[in-house]
Amino acid sequence: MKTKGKGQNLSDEIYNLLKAQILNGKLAGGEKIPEESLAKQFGVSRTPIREAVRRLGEYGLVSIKPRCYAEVTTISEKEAKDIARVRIHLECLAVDLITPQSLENNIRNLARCSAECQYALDIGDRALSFEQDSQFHLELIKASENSALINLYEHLGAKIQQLRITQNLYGIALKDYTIQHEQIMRLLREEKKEECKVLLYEHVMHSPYPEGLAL
Amino acid sequence: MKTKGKGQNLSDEIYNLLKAQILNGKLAGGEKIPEESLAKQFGVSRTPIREAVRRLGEYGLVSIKPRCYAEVTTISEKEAKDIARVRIHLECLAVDLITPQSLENNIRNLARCSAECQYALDIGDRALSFEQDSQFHLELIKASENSALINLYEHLGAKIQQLRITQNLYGIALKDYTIQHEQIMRLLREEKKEECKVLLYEHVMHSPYPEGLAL
DNA sequence: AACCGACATATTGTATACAGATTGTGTTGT
DNA sequence: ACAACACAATCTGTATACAATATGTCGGTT
Repeated sequence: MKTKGKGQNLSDEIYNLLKAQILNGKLAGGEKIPEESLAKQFGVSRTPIREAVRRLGEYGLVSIKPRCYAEVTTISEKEAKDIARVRIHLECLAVDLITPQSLENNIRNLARCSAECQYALDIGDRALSFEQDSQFHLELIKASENSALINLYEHLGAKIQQLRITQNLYGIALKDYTIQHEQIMRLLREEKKEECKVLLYEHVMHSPYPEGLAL
Repeated sequence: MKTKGKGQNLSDEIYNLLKAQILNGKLAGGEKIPEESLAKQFGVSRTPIREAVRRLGEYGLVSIKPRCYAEVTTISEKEAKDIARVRIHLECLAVDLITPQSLENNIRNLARCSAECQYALDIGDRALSFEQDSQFHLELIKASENSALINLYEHLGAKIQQLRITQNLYGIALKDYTIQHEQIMRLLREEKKEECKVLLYEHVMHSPYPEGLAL
């Protein structure tokens, strides 16, 4: 379920293209999005553009000022922290919700993402390894088999990825990623939920788990 | 346009109207939403209708089958449980995030909602009391002052309210609502977070807190 | 009678035209 | 020189027309 260029209709296509451009930084935060120029750029009419931009607006990737303009949402320092806090909390909920059965159903996907993340690291493709890591966390959420949780996380997911661009998270060390992914899966299998959550925190936040923080 | 303007543009108006109709049950789950007939009904063109329906789709209140039709989303039994589980988890996160300072900033709103909920009960307006209770919980989330959490909860909020309609929650006892609201506020002031979460659980789920459930 | 396919109908998807609003600029008056 | 107003340019909001696609019906075939 990657960003596919082709959708069933133009709106979807444009939506995916714009989303991809925002998420990989080609469209930077604060950039204005005039409908007509985009329409010309993509060779379609304003209608599909408009729908795509509105959808992105509902997603929070675009801020729409009625009758004025739309622009790529900029994420403030505080919002970044807020998002991270909610993110870790949702992932911990997923850990709580995962049962041996649901883990069984989804472990293959988790393992695949972990492997592909490792592969990306091996060939030195940092962007791809980030993407695969994102996918790993999404699969973790999916393993909860809670549709509401999956839905909400997908909303956050886009912003998390946007954060990885705007903040310069590309500088951080990735070498432990695979080890941590494998550990997370092991702790899930052993149903050591609390340990798993702590490890998740450190994996996501790139910092040691602070005592006393509720997960 | 036949109805008086509430939003800045027709799309917003239609969006609010449709949302309200779904949330108060006038538009039942599974009902189809043909754009043109709605357009005639509201006396506008298809364009604002379309935008509104798309927004509701992004919100999860409407399911859109491309090139076929859109219909009001039906919530399955399992989804209802999923939503409730995530809901209580988010509210508990809010409790954790609330600081004496943020509580100070928001306690007035909480108290107001509690009072208006009580008032609605006094005059026997169950629908209004439900609405004020919903508002109370939203204000609780807002007291966390975490924008990401507030955003996500607003997405869930609509579905929660839709649930209150589809499931016949109107039958449950409401007499303890105000007492519980007041207790929740007291526990927040006293920073007894764990007690507060347990009470929240029982208030939201209308059932005793099961030992061992992670909040 | 059941099944299959073609046509008719209805509904969505897209383009385009027009109206209304906002922003910026230039002119005018003091 | 500065402020205020007016106007022009630009963009969004809405309506409408047209194209593409799904659904339903009817007739024919087996």
